[in-house]
Amino acid sequence: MNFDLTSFLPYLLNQAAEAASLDFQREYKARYGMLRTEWRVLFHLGRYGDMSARDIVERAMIHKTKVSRAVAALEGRRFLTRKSVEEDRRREVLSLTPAGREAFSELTALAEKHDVALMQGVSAEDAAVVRRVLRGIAGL
Amino acid sequence: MNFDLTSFLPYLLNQAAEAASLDFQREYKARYGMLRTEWRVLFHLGRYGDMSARDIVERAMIHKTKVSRAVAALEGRRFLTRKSVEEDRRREVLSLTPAGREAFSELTALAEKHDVALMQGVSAEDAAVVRRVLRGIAGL
DNA sequence: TGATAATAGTTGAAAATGTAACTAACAAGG
DNA sequence: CCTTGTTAGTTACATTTTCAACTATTATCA
Repeated sequence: MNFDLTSFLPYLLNQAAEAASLDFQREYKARYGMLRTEWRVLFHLGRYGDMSARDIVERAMIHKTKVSRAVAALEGRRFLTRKSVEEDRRREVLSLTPAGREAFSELTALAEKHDVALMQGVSAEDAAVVRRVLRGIAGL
Repeated sequence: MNFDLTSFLPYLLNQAAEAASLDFQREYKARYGMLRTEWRVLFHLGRYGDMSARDIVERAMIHKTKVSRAVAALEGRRFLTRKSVEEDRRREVLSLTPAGREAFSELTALAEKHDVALMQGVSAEDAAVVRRVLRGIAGL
């Protein structure tokens, strides 16, 4: 029997994902008391502009209850505001406040540095292969 | 600003890991009411033979409280038994029962199939690159 | 129109996880 | 031996996540 755990892809992916997130997570947790979902919501708004919770759910593939709670937390920290939409009063458009935008750009800079560090020692070609395959698996 | 979320490696890894685990997770959850840590503990014992909880903690890099609870759950389902070690009565050697071994081989077969499916459409060379890079990131 | 279904988002309870403190057994140095 | 430290494993508690039910609003179509 030759089936090794370290070649089982779901396992490998999980371990790698955990290892890769650890340092960065520590950072946004310590500096902003932020949870992963909160950072992701912040990122989506910062990077792709104002949108509703539903849009974030779809784009980020995060469950709506998680998004709902993340939005509430970010609102509490004054990182974003809501504005209910005229045409459809079920929806609310979310926008980052100046403080939210600042946190976003600080964290983005950190993320970029982090990303480079992770791929140091990996050739550009290999890195490209990895990203392409992962995108495929993730369905992106 | 050109920093895209889908090229940020921790994010990509997490999404891919989640997507990759989903189907398989559904399987062991539905068929055995098993949690991920439980499946991993089962796998370690089935693949690498009897060992103590501490050994699993080290090899699988799972926190000891998770292992402790997984062992208790697997014991409750009669998938493993404990036997305290003569020379060091703090330790207990864990062994799979026949039922545990059967679950192990069924799940392993499933895992193999699953692994192949994930990498279908990816060339053997690319798959090798991915596994190598992921092992590096995961620190394996 | 008006009944039924669908959608955006929230909430509460249950399950799972993480963290820290704990028990019990061994180790080592005086 | 006996104090102090270390290790294996468990337990308690706080935080997060998940799941299902819920409100409010809009869409569908007979």
